[in-house]
Amino acid sequence: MELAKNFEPKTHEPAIYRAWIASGGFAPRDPKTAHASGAGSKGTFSVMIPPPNVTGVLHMGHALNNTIQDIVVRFRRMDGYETLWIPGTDHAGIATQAVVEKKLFQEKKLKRQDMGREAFLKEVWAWKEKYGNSILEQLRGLGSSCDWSRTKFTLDEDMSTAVREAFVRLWEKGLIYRGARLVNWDCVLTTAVSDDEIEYVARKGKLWQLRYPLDGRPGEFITVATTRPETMLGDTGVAVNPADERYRHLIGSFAVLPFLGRKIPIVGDETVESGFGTGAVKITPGHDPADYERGARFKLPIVMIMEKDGRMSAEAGPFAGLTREKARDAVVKELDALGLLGDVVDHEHNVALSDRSKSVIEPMVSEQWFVKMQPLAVPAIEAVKSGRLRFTPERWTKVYLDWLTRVQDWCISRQLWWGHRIPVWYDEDGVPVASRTDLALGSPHPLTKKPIVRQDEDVLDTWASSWLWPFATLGWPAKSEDLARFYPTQFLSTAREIIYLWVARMVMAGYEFMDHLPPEKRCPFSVVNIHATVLDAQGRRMSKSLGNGIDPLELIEKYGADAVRLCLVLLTKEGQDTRLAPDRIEQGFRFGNKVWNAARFVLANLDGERARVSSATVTRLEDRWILSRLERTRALVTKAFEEYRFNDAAVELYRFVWNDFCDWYVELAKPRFAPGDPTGPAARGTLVRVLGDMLALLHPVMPYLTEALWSALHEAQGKTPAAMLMNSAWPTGAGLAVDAAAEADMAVIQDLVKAVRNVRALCMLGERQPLTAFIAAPRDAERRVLEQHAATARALAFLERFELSAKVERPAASACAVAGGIEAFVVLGESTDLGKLKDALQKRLDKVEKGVNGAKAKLANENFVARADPEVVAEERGRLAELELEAELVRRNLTGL
RNA sequence: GGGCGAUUAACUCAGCGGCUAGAGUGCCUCCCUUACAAGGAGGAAGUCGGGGGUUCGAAUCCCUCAUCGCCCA
Repeated sequence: MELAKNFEPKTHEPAIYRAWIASGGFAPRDPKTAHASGAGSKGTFSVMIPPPNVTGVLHMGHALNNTIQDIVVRFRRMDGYETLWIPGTDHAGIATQAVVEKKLFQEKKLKRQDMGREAFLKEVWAWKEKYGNSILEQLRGLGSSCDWSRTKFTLDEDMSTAVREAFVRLWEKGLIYRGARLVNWDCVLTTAVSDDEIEYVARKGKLWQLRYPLDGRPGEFITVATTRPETMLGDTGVAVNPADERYRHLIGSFAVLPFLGRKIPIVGDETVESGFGTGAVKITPGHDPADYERGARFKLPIVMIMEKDGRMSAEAGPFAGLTREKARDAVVKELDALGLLGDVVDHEHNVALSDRSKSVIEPMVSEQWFVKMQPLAVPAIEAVKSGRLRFTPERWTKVYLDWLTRVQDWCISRQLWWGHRIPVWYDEDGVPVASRTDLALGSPHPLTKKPIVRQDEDVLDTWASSWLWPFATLGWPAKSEDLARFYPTQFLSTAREIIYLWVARMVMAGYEFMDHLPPEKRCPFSVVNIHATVLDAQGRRMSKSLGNGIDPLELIEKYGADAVRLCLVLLTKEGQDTRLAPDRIEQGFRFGNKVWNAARFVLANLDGERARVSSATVTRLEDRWILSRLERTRALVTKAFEEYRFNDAAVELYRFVWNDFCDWYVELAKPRFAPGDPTGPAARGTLVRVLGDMLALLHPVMPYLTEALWSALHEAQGKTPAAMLMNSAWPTGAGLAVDAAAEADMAVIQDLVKAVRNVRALCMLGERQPLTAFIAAPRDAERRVLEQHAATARALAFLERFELSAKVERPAASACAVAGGIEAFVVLGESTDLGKLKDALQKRLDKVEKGVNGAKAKLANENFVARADPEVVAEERGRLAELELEAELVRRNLTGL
C-alpha cells in the first residue's frame, strides 16, 4: 500500500478505533483464557475514570486528564499487565436538575413542583439518555482505551444498590445522624449545599454601624458593626471582648433590638476582635456560622428570620415578606430615620456564592442528614502516612492531610429530586429507619412495628455515590470476580480541586466498606496523580462564564487526536500549570507528520525485503550508533512512564525521533540504497528495527498514527502482524545495548559536519555545492575515526574531496572551521566574502576564552581542588585542556584569514 | 487570614548543586536536495524577578522583598 504524503487523522481515526474495539484489547481477557495464554503475566492494572458530570462537554482539563490515563493504561497493557480502565459518568444532582428545570421552564413554562416528582424524573432521564452520553463519545474521539462494556452511571441500578448498602451500613454503625445545623442554603435552588460547592468572591460592600439602645439606660447605646444589616432582625445577643475597656462595664446588661423590642444580652467573648469595626458585634445564631458557634456557647436562642426562598419570615416583624436585598435597604432606611444608624464605610469582604446558581449563600439552620467523618478520616490519614497511598506531585499530600485532620461532618442530604433518594422511612411517630429494601407504606416499622407512613423526601449528595466508585463499578456489594481481580486499583488521575471532595472520600470509603480485605488492600488506589491546570493565554483558568475556554474538540478536529495528546503532554510538566499557546498545538501535528514521513521513507526503501537486524550484521558506525541511541531512549522512556513522568518521556521521544533518527540516521542511510551497495541490507534491517520500536514507544502518546504505521510496516514486509500495536509487547531492548564508543565516534563526525556546514552558511556557499576540504586531526583517536568513516563525513558535509592528515598547512583562499581539536580548511573561490566568517570566529574565540578563564580560575582555587569531588576536578582539567586547544586553533586561524 | 506554586530568550516552557544554561514557536540568512517546504542548513537572541546568605562552586539550597496565580478559611 502506498502511504499518503501526509497523515490524515480524520480518515484513519474512526476505523482504527473500531478495529481496537473489535480486537477486544480494551477489555481485560477472561481470567481463564488469559491465564492459559500467559498474558497478563505481570498482574492486573486497573484505573477508574473520574466520572465526568453527565451534563458536561469535554474541556481541556478532561482532555489532559484522559490523555494521561490512556498513556498509563496503554503503556501497562503493552508492558504485560492485564489492564482495565472503567469509564462512566456521575449524575451531578444539582447541575443536572438545574439544567432540566431551566429547559422545562423555557419550553413549557413548567416548574418541577407543577409536574410532580415522578413526571419530573422521567423528564430528567429522557434528557440524560439524549444528551448525557456525549462526553463519553468525546472521550472515544480522544482515543481513550476504556472498557466500554463496563461503562457505569452513578444512578444505575447496581450503583444504587451500592449506595444503599453503604448508607445502611453507616446507619447501623451509628455514623449517620439527623440534626439541626447551620447549613449553606442556596435560596434559588432551595437546597442545602456542601462547603465544597461554594466559592468565595471578594466584593465591595459596606460596613454599617447600628446603634442599639441599652436597656434601662435611656439615651445610651451600644454600637455594633455589620456587613449584613438586615440580619439584625435575628439578633439574640451582642458580644464584646472582655478585655475591652470601652465595653467591659456593659457585660451582663441588655440591649434592646430596634423594631422588635427584643431584649438581648451583652456577653463577653475573647474571640471578638476589638480592632474590627466598633469592637462590638451583633450575634445572629440563625444566619451566620461564627455567630452560630458563639450563640451555642452562650446558649442564645436561634431566630430564623428568613424563609427557604430568601424572603423575610414572620420573625422579621414589619419586614416580613421582603426579599433579602429589599429588607437590607428597608432596615437601613428605617434605622436612619430612628437615628440609630452610625457611620457607614466602604468595606471589601468575601461573599459566599453557590457554585451552581451563583446566588449568595444564606447560612441557615435546617434539619439535614450528616455523616460523622472523624472515624472515617483516621484510616485515610494513615494510608498516606504508611506510604500505601502516594500523591504525585508529592506536595498535594499536604492538602489532602490538612483537610482530613480538620474534617467536618458531611451534610449528605440535598433538597432535590434527581439523585438517590435517602433510604429512610418513618412511622407515624416520625421514628426513622434505614433499609436496604423499600418499605411499603403501611408495612410495619422494623423496630416500632407501627405502620410506615412516608419515605424521606430528600436525596443524597452526588459524592455519596461517587465516593464508592472504585469498588461499586466492580460490582460491590456483590462479591464479584471483577472486584476480586481489579480492586484495589493502581492509579488515579484527577484535578486538584477534587482532592477532598472526592479523593479523600474514596479513600475513606475504601477502608470503611472493603472490610472483607486485609487493611493493606483496602485503599482504593496506590498512586494519585494531580494533573496540571491548563490556563488560557493570559494565564486565567478556562471557564464557561469567562468564555475563554479552548475547545479540545475543535483542536482534535483540526489536528487529530494524536497531535492534541502529544501537545498536552509536551506542554505540561507534571502538575505544573501551563498556558495553552494555540500555536504550540501545531508542534504535535508537525511531529506526527515527521514520524509519518520517516516511516514512509523506510517503507519506500524496503524493497519488499524481510529485513532483519541482528548484532552480527551491524558493523557500520551509524547503525551501531542509532541502535545505541534507541536503547538509551527505550530505557529512559520506559522508566519515565513507570514513574508517571509523561513530559520527560515525550520530550525524550521527540528528541530521538527528530534529532537522531531523522536528522542523522535517515540521511546516512540514503546513499546505501544505491543498487549493489553491500551495506543496503544492514541499513534496511536497522531502519525496520528502529522504526518498529519507535512506533511502539510512541504508541501510548500517539496511538492512532503509530497503529496506522504499524500495519503499514508489516504490510510492506509482506507480513501480517501478530496483533495490533495496541495489543503488542512493549520493546524490551532485546539485541540492543548502549554502545558508548559508537556514540563518541559519531559525535566526532557530527561536530566536523556541523563545522563545515557553518562555514558554508557563513561564506554563502551553496548548500549542495561540492567542496574540497583539508582536515587536520592531530590526535590519533579522532583521525582514526575520520579515516574509517570518511565516506560518512563526506556525504553529510557534501564534500567532493576530503584530505585528512595530522597536520595541514592552511591552503591559500580557504576558510577554516574548528571543531574541538580538529581543523577543517574549506577551499574557496577567490572572491568569497570572509567577513561573516571572521565575525563568527571572533565570537567563538571570545566564548572559548571565557570558558578557559573560568576553568583556570576554578583550578587555581585551592579549595576547589581540595574539596570538590576528585572526579569533578579531573573533568575540569580535561575540559580546560580541550578549551585551550580549541582557543589556540581558533586564534591561529583568525589571524591567518 | 493560612497554605501552595510561579518568576529562565520576544512568546510558551524544560533544566533544580559542578559541562560554554536548553527546546518548541517567532525572528534573520540561504535552500522546493525524490521521506517530510507541515521540510532542510545556518544564525541572532538570556547580568536565570530584586537583595542577602550557605558552599570550593548557586538558575538550582536557605532567608527576605516584589509581582502574578491557585487552593483553603
